[in-house]
Amino acid sequence: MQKTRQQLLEIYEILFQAFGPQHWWPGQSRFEIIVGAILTQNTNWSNVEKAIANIRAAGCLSPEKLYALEPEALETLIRPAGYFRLKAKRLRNFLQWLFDAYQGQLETLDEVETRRLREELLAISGVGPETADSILLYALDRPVFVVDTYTARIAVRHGLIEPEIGYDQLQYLFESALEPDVQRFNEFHALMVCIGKDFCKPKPKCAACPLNGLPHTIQE
DNA sequence: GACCAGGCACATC
DNA sequence: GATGTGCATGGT
Repeated sequence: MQKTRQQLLEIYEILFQAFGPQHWWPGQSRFEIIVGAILTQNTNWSNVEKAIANIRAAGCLSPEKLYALEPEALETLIRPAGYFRLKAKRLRNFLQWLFDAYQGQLETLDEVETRRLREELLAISGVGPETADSILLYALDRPVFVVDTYTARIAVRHGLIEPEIGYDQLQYLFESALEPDVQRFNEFHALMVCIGKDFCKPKPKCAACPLNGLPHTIQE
């Protein structure tokens, strides 16, 4: 455990030195962050930006306005983000939960305990672990570590975990080794994505990866 | 043209 | 429980 902690802190320091603060999550409001979290599922962020710009231009970047849209109109706005029919449903599923359980008020979520909130988010069709945790960390400031495909690849390639480990176990690895620190978790995940985009493709492309200097890097 | 992107649900075995 | 498949646009 202590060894894992040291490895993780070492990785964090190298990434932070290499790339600097990432200023995540890009978004001007909690609601925009949540919309982005759903739209970015398996999708390049630049496509998500186009979709969010469409929603903003339509004056619909609030729970009330977005929920009031006809489903087809919502699909049209988010089309650039890909999977637009699916994601329109997922956004509406989230909004239905928000209005049914919390009167459409995001502030009300501040009263809810993190574990229970996570369970409720996961019960929404279209909100899986990464989306739920992104919402909790980046929109609701809860100390939850967000795991994604890059995090898993990096952890495997640096000998921290076995390839077959699941989301919850990988999250536990980080959360049990590090202090629950919203700002640190924020920056760590953002840095993982940053390095992942350039160096952690499915087919490894790691020649110039800043993490290569680590003694425990596994060559593929 | 192939590959990839800040996943998730569902069917099938 | 593991594995495969559909979902879709846009950049490299």
